[in-house]
Amino acid sequence: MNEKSCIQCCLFGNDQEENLNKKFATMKCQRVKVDESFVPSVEGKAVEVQPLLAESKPDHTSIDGDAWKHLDIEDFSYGFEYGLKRNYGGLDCNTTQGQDELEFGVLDGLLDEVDEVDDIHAANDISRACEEFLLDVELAEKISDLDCAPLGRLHFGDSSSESQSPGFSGSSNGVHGLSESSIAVVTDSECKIGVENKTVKCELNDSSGDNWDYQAPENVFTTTHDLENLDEVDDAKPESGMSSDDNAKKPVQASNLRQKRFRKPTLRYIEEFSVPKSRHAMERQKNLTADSRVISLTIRSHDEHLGGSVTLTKEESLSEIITQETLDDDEKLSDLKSKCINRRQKFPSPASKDKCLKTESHNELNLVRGFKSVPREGSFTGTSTQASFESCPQRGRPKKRPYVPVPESDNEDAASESEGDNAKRRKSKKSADRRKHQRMWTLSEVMKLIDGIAQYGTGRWTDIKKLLFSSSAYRTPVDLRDKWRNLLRASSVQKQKLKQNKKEVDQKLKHAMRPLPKSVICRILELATVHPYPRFTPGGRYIRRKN
DNA sequence: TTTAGGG
DNA sequence: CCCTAAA
Repeated sequence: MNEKSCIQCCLFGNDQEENLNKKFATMKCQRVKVDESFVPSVEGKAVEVQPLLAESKPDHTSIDGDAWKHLDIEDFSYGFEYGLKRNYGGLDCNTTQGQDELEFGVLDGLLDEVDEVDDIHAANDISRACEEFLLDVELAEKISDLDCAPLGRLHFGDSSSESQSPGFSGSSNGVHGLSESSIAVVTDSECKIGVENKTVKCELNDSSGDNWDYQAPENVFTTTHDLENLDEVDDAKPESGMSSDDNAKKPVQASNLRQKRFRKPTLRYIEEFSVPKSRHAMERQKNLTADSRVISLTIRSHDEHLGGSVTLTKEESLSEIITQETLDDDEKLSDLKSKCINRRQKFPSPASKDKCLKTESHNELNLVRGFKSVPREGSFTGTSTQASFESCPQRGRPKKRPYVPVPESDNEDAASESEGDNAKRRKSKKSADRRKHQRMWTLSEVMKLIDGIAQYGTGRWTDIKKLLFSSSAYRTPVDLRDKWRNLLRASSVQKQKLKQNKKEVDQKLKHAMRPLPKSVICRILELATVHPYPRFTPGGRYIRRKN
């Protein structure tokens, strides 16, 4: 809770940045103090943090680890990172490319390592990464005897030490916290020369339980500042949000932000698996980073309910290409869909062999927020941009998700492979268990659903599922219902759109949603009248239609 | 277990 | 998509 609150300070109090940042820094110390009960030097400062915490708490509402609330987490992350950066200005690690490199390298290594514990390469890399990290901090020697604990955690991805992480959803992805804090530590120790060796260690140690996402500033930017303008502001005033003219590092980031935010919407749901590559990643990242226009970002979503987390790593330089190709594919796939219902879209791009594009629901959230409730769900059915796979059903709905992601079997639709993307397949193997359990709805599926509803009406989702989706085990009755719900919304939105014919809205909407075929819309609307979804009588009683 | 409804 | 409540 402490961390969270502290972050909030950074988030909401731009005007008081300095002050807040100071407190932020103090905060870290305080944590250490609390956790390890030494680091006496910060006692005094710790006091002044207290009131701050108190007032900032109300601002932030639920961060409960729900995947649908990514924004909260993002805010949080941002606050953290931003705070640090601003706090230390020129000394910031990101200021120099070298540092940047190291930072990302370490981060990547860490993430990969813990993500794919079985990945030997990753293990090696992380070892090296840690070494470098330590050396770089110039504390290697001093820490040598102390770092056993943190390093051990790193290697084994142990997240047991989350006793001090009450704030975040209790999900146990120590990795995030670790990565994040690693950076933080570097920054910290480099800037505050007086920092005790032990402090570093402690940070690593107990932060490992904190579920702090690391992520590129981009999301942050979007989240924190102009959610509304998401698209427009891109070229206009990319740095407006960073009103606090910071310093050298900002411009670079800002440019990245611009680009990323621009194409963000198109990337959603292009999901893959966590990036197993670690040595490649390192190399790549170095090169790319040297470019200084490239960001490697890792977005992690930890959802305690999902029981799994997904990693996204995307390469800035390639995003453009991939995006475009994706779009093209969308068009092609629309046609192909009729042939291959359950096929998955592959990225023909050679880049995809190394890259893992994956967007999370928060993209959607961003959009929705920006456009004021735009149900783009249904719209996407028309595009069948599906690269998603089933994922760890271990906790969700085991029975209903029979496709236990066994590394080898790439699920039922193995037959429908068109692009013949071996690379992807290879990757899926590695991180099969990291898959996000989401599957795009294809147009044909939507049609089936509509047919089913026309036949059975709403309220009999199980029947519909059994009869029309018997082959697709990944669709549960609930999914069908949800989809229908979304279709209703989507169709109504599109209807309105047609009515109003507002170009402005149209512009935005088209970005947000691929229009469903009109015929489909019509059917949906028709069905909506025939089978009103909330099947309640005027009196409020639920009607279970009997057949 | 299935539906409904909310997040 | 996920979760919970209610039936």
